[in-house]
Amino acid sequence: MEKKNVTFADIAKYTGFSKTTVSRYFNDPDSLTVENQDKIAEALKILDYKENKLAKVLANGKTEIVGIIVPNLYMHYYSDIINHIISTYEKYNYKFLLFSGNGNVDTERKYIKELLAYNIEGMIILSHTIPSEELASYDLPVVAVEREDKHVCSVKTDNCMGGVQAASLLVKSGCDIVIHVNADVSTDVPAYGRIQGFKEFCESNNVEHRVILTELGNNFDENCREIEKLFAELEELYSDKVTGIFMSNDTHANILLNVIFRKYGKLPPKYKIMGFDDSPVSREAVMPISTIGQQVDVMADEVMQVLIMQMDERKKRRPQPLKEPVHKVVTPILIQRDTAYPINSSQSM
Amino acid sequence: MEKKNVTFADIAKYTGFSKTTVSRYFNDPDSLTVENQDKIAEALKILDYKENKLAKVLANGKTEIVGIIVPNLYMHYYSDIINHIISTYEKYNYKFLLFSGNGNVDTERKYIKELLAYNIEGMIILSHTIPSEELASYDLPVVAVEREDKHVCSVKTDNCMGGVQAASLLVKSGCDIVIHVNADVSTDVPAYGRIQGFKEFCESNNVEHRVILTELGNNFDENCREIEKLFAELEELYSDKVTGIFMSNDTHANILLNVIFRKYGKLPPKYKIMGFDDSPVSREAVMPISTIGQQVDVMADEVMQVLIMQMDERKKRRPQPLKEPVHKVVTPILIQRDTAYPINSSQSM
DNA sequence: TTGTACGCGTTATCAA
DNA sequence: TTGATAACGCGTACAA
Repeated sequence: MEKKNVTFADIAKYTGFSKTTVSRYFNDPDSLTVENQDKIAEALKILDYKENKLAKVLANGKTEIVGIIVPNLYMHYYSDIINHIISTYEKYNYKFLLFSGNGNVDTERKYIKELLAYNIEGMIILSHTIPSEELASYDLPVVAVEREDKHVCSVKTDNCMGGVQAASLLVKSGCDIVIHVNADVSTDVPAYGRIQGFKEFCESNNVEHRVILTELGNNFDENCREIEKLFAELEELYSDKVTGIFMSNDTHANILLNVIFRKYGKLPPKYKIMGFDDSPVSREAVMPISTIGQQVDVMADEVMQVLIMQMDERKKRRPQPLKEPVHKVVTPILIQRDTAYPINSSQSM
Repeated sequence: MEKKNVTFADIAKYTGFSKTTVSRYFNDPDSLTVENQDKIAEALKILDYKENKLAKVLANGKTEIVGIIVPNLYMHYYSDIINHIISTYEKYNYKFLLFSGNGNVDTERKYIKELLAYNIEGMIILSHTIPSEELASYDLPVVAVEREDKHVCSVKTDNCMGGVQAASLLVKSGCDIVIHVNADVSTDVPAYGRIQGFKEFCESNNVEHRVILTELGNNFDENCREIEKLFAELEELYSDKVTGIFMSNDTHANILLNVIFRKYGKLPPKYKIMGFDDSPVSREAVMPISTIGQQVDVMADEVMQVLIMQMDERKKRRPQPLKEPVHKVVTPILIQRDTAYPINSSQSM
């Protein structure tokens, strides 16, 4: 009943060649005469041969599989970049075994162990739970994405420039004071650069500014409450100034926008808002939100290039491990929409 | 330089047992004496053994890998359900090779071929491009999710009930007329049920209703234009009636809400809106949108159960293929928020 | 309870 | 240009 798969042995028997020759047909076709190529090609069709990569892998060690560990796919940023990464299959031919971490270190270690058991050729880590030092110890090509990356290669957005861009647009849109609201992030994660960029731009341009480092809660409802409170405070403090607010992400920017909209029925010219991420909510908001977008497609491609560089090195007879991890930085894109735009430019409504 | 992996042979040599015994340590530990178990356990640690699933698979055929083909991860619905599916790893121990289709049939066929080359045990198909008849022909356990499923097992939401729930809530919230806006979908895709459910509820309850089957465009900007036009028409037609509008998804519902909000600065009591999907935008809107949510977690689990049932059957000595494909239907959840709620209930603002 | 011998389907090595 | 043979690492009859 079990239909056995057709193997090289069957093709060999059918054509009268050896298994070796059949193998060569796939891996170095030009070493056979054209006629013999045709013979084998025909046999493959007639017997309906289907390739078996596992056997191939066992023999030569190349799985063409890359492992990915992502915190979740619920947040748009992650699903977006994963989408781009797995779409590189067309270009680079690597397949992806995907694990969704749950923030638990031991669980994610288990994932890695499992991935190693399948002889994956490399790992892409978007999760933040395992320190890069440990990642490096697995002795496998790794690329960290937008996370702490001291000991491994990485790709990240130029968050500092993002901060500059945001501050700059707010100023151009006529703000007297600009405020950045963010969580009190650790200095070694890329997001910290946003705060730095924001500050540096304001300081070197003598712009009145303020950075508010505060937790806005861990779910949407908490976010709403906290942002409402925050806005109430800001209204009192800066009632006489055109106020630019750079929120840490689009979700928060949108909540702020909604708070204001519910109060005023519109966004008063007194307020300018910037988000970060260019996630769908920034377009879908009552009023399209100006934001900083990561070049997710570029990042995905960089990730694969940095990974492939490492994986290819390992395939050489005398691999030379990298002396220092490579860190790629991708420029973010300023996206002007309706909540902040240069005062003398026309803008859609 | 190449550090060879430790194999059963090494463990065997070290402990003085045979490879077979080492193998048994993993697959049937109780067949060894406790002391010998300990001996091997220790050797494994000392030599730092790492399991090699590929070799195992080549020997016994069980990859514990399931292939997934999804249209994209950009849309929240897909990333959400994929997230839940891959999270079942904890429960069922299957790993997932993920491909993102691009709507091209040949490309997706190539994906399937690749998946088969890795001896995957089953496939989960969310993409709509390949007809179920062809999927069935691959002679591999398959589960289709929320798509045409005539010839393969499937899991889908009870769209009909979703339509009923939406219409019902709109009526309860005081509408004189209820309108359903949807694309002119084919009768064999689950989404068609929504239209049916909506109609049936209205007819059997003598509710004035209308179904508008129209294309709203293929991108956000087109959507906005079309929905704006649509709303203008509806305003003229039903100016004297409390109008309930059930949009085909939350994104469209949100756009409609925004159109209304920009015009009135609020949602006039004259209008009630329902979305579908419970996607993030429905919560993040200026006004939380009432919607119909799919029980994505339940669906993910059902998917795996239906798949595992088929995969387990194949592992038996005398597998009995299913006579008829199994179709699981999951009840949707009515989510009352602020754009439609029973008139005599209190509601948050 | 443990071991021997072979198979899984391919690639690599060496020889012809 | 082609072939024979030995890996790759593990599971599984079958034997002891």
